[in-house]
Order: sequence, then structure tokens, then C-alpha cells
Amino acid sequence: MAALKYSRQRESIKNYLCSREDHPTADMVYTDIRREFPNISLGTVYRNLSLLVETGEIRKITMDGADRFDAKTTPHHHFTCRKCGCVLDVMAPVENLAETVDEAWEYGDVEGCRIEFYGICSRCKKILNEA
Amino acid sequence: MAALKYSRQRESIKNYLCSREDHPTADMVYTDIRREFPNISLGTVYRNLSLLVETGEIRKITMDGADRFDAKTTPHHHFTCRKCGCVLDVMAPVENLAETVDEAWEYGDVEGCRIEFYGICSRCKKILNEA
DNA sequence: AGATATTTTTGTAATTAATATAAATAGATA
DNA sequence: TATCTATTTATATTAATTACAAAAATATCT
Repeated sequence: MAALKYSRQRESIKNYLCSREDHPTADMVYTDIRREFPNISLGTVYRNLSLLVETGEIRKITMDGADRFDAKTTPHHHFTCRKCGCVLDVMAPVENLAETVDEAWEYGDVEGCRIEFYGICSRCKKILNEA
Repeated sequence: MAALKYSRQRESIKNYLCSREDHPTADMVYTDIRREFPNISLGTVYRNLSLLVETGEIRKITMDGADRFDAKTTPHHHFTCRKCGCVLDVMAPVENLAETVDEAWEYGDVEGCRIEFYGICSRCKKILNEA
């Protein structure tokens, strides 16, 4: 496996992701990073996002539509608003769920789990109530 | 909203899904259903899968790669093998997780959640141990 | 620093998954 | 049967992502 070589683009992508709380898509990263690197290619963004996921520096969130990326490394889950589609962090105490299921379930070794909550975010709820 | 009209293709897609335990993708459904309807269009498969999801007769499982579909309506979750990619059912007692989080989390109304477990399935584990 | 080796980027093309559309067909209703 | 409306088919299109080759950037060695 070839050694990972430094690149300014990758560093910038990482920093950009760390500065955001809203789990951007590859395309959002591309749009914003272009201010610093006007010639950056979308392929470069995808490639570096994949690399960062591989090294464990960021996480990929797969859901309806485009994948999203998250630089928060502390264990947590996500909430998606079914109205506006925003994605918020959920720091819920669900630590040992995978472990519990691993003990009870006999068709394989459960190593972890992803939990995606859904519903209505506060902002959409407010708008609905006002209408 | 227009009334739903019977179609042989939709019935066949539903029956096919009910006969399987492995959560096929739209393309797998298309390939197999062609034996009965050689001229069926992939668009028809997608459209009917969406309709069946809307009526609640089947569920859509969004994950890495193509969406998968599941005719089992009893509440359960899924396990994906990170080696072979197979998807298995997990009948785990996680009933009130969404409810619990809804009470503790203040940025919106949590209506439900999807849980995706991952790890190594028994079959892949066996193969790895033999090698 | 200069030369060399290897990775990364860029620009573009290709692929995959899914949706859209319009004419033809099938199902429902009177 | 006649008519109305939904569905299918065939095809085109969009969206998300990956692949590739030449050029540029980074790391290593002397």
C-alpha cells in the first residue's frame, strides 16, 4: 500500500470539514473549496474524501440522495429532517447496542452500528405551527 | 391523488419480493421478473417499488451502493457484511430507542429510526478461519 | 540544490443508479 | 362496448460517483 503524500488540497478539505457542523456533500465541499483552489477538480474532492474516510479522520454518512461527510470523530448518530433534509448530530447514549445485539444474534459478528433518526427539526416544526 | 389501479407487473413484483429473504436491488428484481414479463421496463420496476414503499407494503433500505427492498413488514433492522455485502435481518429488541431519544433530544421531534448493523457474516467468518 | 521516483491533481470521459417523458396499452366504470 | 384514467414501454436525461492519462506537486537521495 503506497505511502500517503501530503497535499494542500487534502489539508484544505479536512480543515473545511472541521469548520462545519452541517455534514456537507461532496458537491458542497467542491463548491466552497473552489474559493481557495479555483481549479480543483471534483474528482480530487471525492478522492480525498475517500482517503480521509479510510484513515478514519472523517466519516461518511450514507443516506437518501448524496453521501455526506462529517469530521466529528467522537461517537454519535444523526437525525434527518424529513421536511428540509437537514442533518443534525445526536449525542445519544446508545453505546452498547451493537455489543448487546452481537451477543444475542447468531448469524455473524456484529462490530458496530449506524443509527439514523428521522422526524421534524425544530425550525420546520415552528414554520408548520405558524402556517 | 389518483386512485391506484391494479397491474399484473406490480403484483408480480410484490410476490417476487415476498418470496425472497435477501433484500434485492431494483436491478435484481428487474433481471428476475423478466422471466415472467420479458418486455418489462426498468422504469416500471422502479416506479412500482416506489409505489409499494408509499403504500407501506414494502420497505426501502438505503445503504452504500444501490437501494434494496424488503417485503417483511414486521419491525426489524438489518445487518450488512462488510466482506461479501450480504444483508440479513436482525430481529432485535430496540423498540423504544426513537422514543427515548425523542424525550432526551431537544432539536426536533424524533419520529423513528433506522439501525444498520455491520460486521462479518457467519459464512465469511468461516472462510476467513479456514484460510 | 539538482535529479529522480512516486503520488497527487487536473480535465475529461465513462459508469451507475435513478428519474422523466410521451406514445401505446391495460384496467376500471358506466 | 365505449370511455376515462392509470400503467407500461422505450427512450432520454439527470445525478452521483468513479476511472484514466498527462501534467504538477511532493518526497527522497546524492
